[in-house]
Amino acid sequence: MAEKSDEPTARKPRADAERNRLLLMETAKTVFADKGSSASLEEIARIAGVGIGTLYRHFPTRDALVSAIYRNETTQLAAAAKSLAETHPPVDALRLWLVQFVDYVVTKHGMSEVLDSLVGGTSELYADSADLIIGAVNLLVDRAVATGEIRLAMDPLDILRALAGGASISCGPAWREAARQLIDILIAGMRASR
Amino acid sequence: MAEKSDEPTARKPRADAERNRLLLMETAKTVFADKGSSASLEEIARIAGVGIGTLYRHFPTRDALVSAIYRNETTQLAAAAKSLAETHPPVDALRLWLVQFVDYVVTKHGMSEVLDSLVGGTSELYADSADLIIGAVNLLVDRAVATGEIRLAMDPLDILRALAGGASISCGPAWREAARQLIDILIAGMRASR
DNA sequence: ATAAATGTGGAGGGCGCCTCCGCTTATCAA
DNA sequence: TTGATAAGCGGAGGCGCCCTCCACATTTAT
Repeated sequence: MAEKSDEPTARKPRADAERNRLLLMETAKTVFADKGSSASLEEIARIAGVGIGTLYRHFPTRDALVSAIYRNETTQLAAAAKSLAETHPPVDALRLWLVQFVDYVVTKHGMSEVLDSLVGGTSELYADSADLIIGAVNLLVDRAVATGEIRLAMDPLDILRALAGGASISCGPAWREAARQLIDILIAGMRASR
Repeated sequence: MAEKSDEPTARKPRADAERNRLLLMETAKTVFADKGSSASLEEIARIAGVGIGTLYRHFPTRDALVSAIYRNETTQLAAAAKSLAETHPPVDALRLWLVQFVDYVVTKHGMSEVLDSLVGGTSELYADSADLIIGAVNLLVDRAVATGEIRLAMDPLDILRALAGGASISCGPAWREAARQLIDILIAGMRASR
């Protein structure tokens, strides 16, 4: 039905388009960092020196833009889960990864769109990023549960929601510290005591 | 410096103004419940049948409106802490109150403004509401710490942030359930095990 | 060189925010 | 009762942002 990607009819993607795409992501990244995720898209286009229409062509929604910017980091975070799982005992790995997760979220500042991705709710655009994170946390939790070191009668994702949500309220470095304590309490609470 | 409230020059507040104020709060409450806290203020004014200028006269910012609407419920929540403290053992009281807190937040739907009040950040308007909540949670935590039943090496407020933040991400009844589990884990984690 | 596909830019319609100020209405004093 | 006057009302209007749409420009392939 659809064309295969190596169909002979395929054309090389235009060079200028790719350049603009990168330029927009670069610009958006700094603007978002400066002004939070509610920064005006028109401003981003203006600073990047392209028309607003171009921005919308590449990123049909604000979410698409945000998501594109942070896909790399999300991938890295997911990868970290695997490597931690291989190099640390289950509970330690989980704890360390949760700390990294918080750092990841905190640096995203007010990026509620990214956080919303975790709900797995509406946005198709986030589906794959969300899957990465969900897979990561499930991997770590399952491992610790398998060894009997912790019990968990809830969706691990909800723990991430709490940690991420805290960041959305109390943004900045203060939450890093608080979250660290919180993680310790959670781990302690999840330890199978009997 | 400022006029005393019983200064002879004081005038009776106008009846129509008070009526409009109440009408606006009533309307806003239902509209916010329907459409979340991002509902248009102009729509609220329209539905209430008053001019937009009137809305802004009574509530100079969106926050002021939201805050006014929920002041009652916030007060009740704070009062619940005191009564729970008098009728339940420390840890039970804390757990029950946290559950109530989550319910309170969940029913506020997407009211990030209310949640922000907990940061004690910018908004002077929220200062007193925030103080009520902070006082409530501190009362309950201190009591449980005093009896030695729990230890807590962090600001109790940060626990509220996590619970409230989770609600802001995963809104609705699902979070009620998740939060309940989370509260149990937290309580377990805070119990002084040794 | 030329055709076709692809991408560009910005005008424009819609909406929400908030301010400002001429008009209305309630209160008070005479 | 009747002004006088403080208090309140309302909505037009300026601004900025969102997003769509399409005539025009640029790139690629032939």
